[in-house]
Amino acid sequence: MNKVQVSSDDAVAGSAPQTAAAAPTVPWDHPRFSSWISIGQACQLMQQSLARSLAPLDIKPPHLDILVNLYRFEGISQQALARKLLVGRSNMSMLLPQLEKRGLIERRGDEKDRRVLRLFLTETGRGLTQEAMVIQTALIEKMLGTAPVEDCEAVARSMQRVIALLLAEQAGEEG
Amino acid sequence: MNKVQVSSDDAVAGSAPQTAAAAPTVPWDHPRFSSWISIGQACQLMQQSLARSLAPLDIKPPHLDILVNLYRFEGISQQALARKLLVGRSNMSMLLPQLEKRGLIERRGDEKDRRVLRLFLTETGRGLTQEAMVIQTALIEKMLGTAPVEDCEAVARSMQRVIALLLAEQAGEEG
DNA sequence: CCTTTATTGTTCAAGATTGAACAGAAATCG
DNA sequence: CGATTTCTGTTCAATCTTGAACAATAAAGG
Repeated sequence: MNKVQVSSDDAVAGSAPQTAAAAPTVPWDHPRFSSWISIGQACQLMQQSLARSLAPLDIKPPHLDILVNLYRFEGISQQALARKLLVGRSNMSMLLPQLEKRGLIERRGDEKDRRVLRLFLTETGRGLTQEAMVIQTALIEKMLGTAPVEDCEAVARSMQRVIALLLAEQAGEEG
Repeated sequence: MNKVQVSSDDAVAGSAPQTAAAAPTVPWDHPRFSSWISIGQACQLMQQSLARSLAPLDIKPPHLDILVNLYRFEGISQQALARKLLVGRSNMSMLLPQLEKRGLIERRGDEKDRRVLRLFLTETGRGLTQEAMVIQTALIEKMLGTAPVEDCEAVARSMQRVIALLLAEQAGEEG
């Protein structure tokens, strides 16, 4: 009723290209390589699942990222927000007006530096953000709930180190 | 010479919105929540870094994903490939002709089922794929090299479980 | 056999994301 | 002070990705 039968898919896994010389470091043997692939796929699926869970609230993951950061860092500037989210400034310039039109956020010019716009949640925005965070937290809990907390924390530390390395590399490249 | 001074950024972290009632499950306290955020950010940065590293070969991460899977699963169909990569079929229909025009892959119709196109790497494509895999593996090694292998494998198992859960959920939704 | 249902790959319009170019405001420095 | 440089946010065109609608083919069921 709801399941697919295999129709000449997947039925090909016969010949691997191990014809010629000394197998040039096939990444499949590499222990950390396949680990990373798994992490990437899990992230991709989580993103998709989160998007579906968020649909009833009519927001998407990028919007949630913004809202959550405003919830936490009241009065942050667009530039700083973009850096936190690891996206371009132009992205903020496209997304924020949408949220502002929906009455979820507010943008006020800084008086001391008239270049920057400071961002705030409205009451409506704060309420919606809380609803969304409940959904997001529930999803994460559902997926990682059975993994020991200390394992999660160990992973987090590893990732923080990776993040630091990559940010340093990124900063170094444009110097 | 190459570093930014803070100019009224970040200097705002004064007032947290803990005005009213009982702090509605703020995700920052949640141990697994922040772990997942770190994972997501690391993935995002890795993707960006990989894109930069791959630029000399004139391919992008999505292309590499395709090439690597063709390297491994010769003769796979477009549909099966899309499923492996967790993207839509239309995505393959847009990307694959590009790679074909560049002479990196080849598409041959299946004789038994004239709907499906089977995908193969050309010699050029195989060579380029190997070059790209070296780059990707080096990046992963550079970032995860200091983490113990058994930790990586533990993480991989966790992620595999998450992937399985999410795929099941996804499959269940459209039934 | 013929009708109905599924599956494969394509097309197209919509939305998201980016980088470059830009204008206004601030900081630097001679 | 005036000139130059840096920083903020915006705009715009280019690119990526997706879902819906579609044509061709295959499978299922009477």
